[in-house]
Amino acid sequence: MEEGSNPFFMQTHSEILQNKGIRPSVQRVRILKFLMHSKEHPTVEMIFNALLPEMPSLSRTTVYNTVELFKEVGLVQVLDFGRGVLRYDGDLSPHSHFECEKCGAVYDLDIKPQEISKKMPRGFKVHQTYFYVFGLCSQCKKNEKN
Amino acid sequence: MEEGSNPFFMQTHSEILQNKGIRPSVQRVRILKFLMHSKEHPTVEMIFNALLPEMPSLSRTTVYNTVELFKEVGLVQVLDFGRGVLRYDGDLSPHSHFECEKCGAVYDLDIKPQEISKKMPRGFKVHQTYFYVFGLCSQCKKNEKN
DNA sequence: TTTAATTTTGTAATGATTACAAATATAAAA
DNA sequence: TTTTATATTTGTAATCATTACAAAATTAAA
Repeated sequence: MEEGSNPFFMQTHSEILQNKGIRPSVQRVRILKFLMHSKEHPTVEMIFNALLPEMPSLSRTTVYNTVELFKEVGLVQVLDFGRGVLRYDGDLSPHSHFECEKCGAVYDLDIKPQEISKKMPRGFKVHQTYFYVFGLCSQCKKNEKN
Repeated sequence: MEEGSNPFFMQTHSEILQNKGIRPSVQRVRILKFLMHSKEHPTVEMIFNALLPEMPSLSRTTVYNTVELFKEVGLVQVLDFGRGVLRYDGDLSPHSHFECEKCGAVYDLDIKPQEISKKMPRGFKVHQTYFYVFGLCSQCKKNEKN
């Protein structure tokens, strides 16, 4: 990560939490670290399974609580691809998402959704914008031809 | 509806179903009719409650089955605003959606999501694109100021 | 320390959706 | 028609992610 694009440059994960007014408990720091380094837009289950080996007492409920807390203070973006499971993205820079309908992988797209939200009806206030693309990733598209 | 914009111009709802290879049962015709005339992007529950008075034997399961069938043959678009309930849109023209975070109403936006999907990684195949905007509708924005 | 407040944890509820099988309705064959 | 086969509808039971809740554990404050 380069300096310019990282709003949290030079801060520890603990400091990031403190700056948001959140007590940096062990669980919260680990979950934040995981979210900020993950590229896979993990679900609660994925976070839970990834951290369980290093913190055997971790509870699924803690992950749910934490992820909800992070959402409220703007430390994660919640993604809903309509699969009945929510995914979480620690990358807060403006971008969009692609989900492969075959393998389920989620890719980042360099498309800024907020730039699209022109043409809003008069008087409306925009808080959030999401742009989702579904299809086949290059690997699955290649495999399909065989 | 003007002729040019309606791909089903001059067809009865029954004929629309037949053209898709679906037997036009009473339930299916009613549900399709409701979906195509509704502007509120109804949930299964809303469809069920709206039709129950005129068809007291209607089952929620039938609505679920039918809506799933319609999705598969492309008679409805499924919308997921991340509220744990799916909404259905019988308007198949390219457009986007706005959900008011206060009152929950869903509005159509005159933004064509597929035009946005440039900049796709090489080799990817796009099947579907969704653009969701969240915020306050003009009424709720007005009320908030008081 | 002792006390108070916060956080974590496990279990139990919730609620939309799906699975499934029996009942009903429709179409095809005789 | 009647009979038979097929498709559809219905109601109930299961599923499963998420939420509610209260007890246990941890941390901070007095």
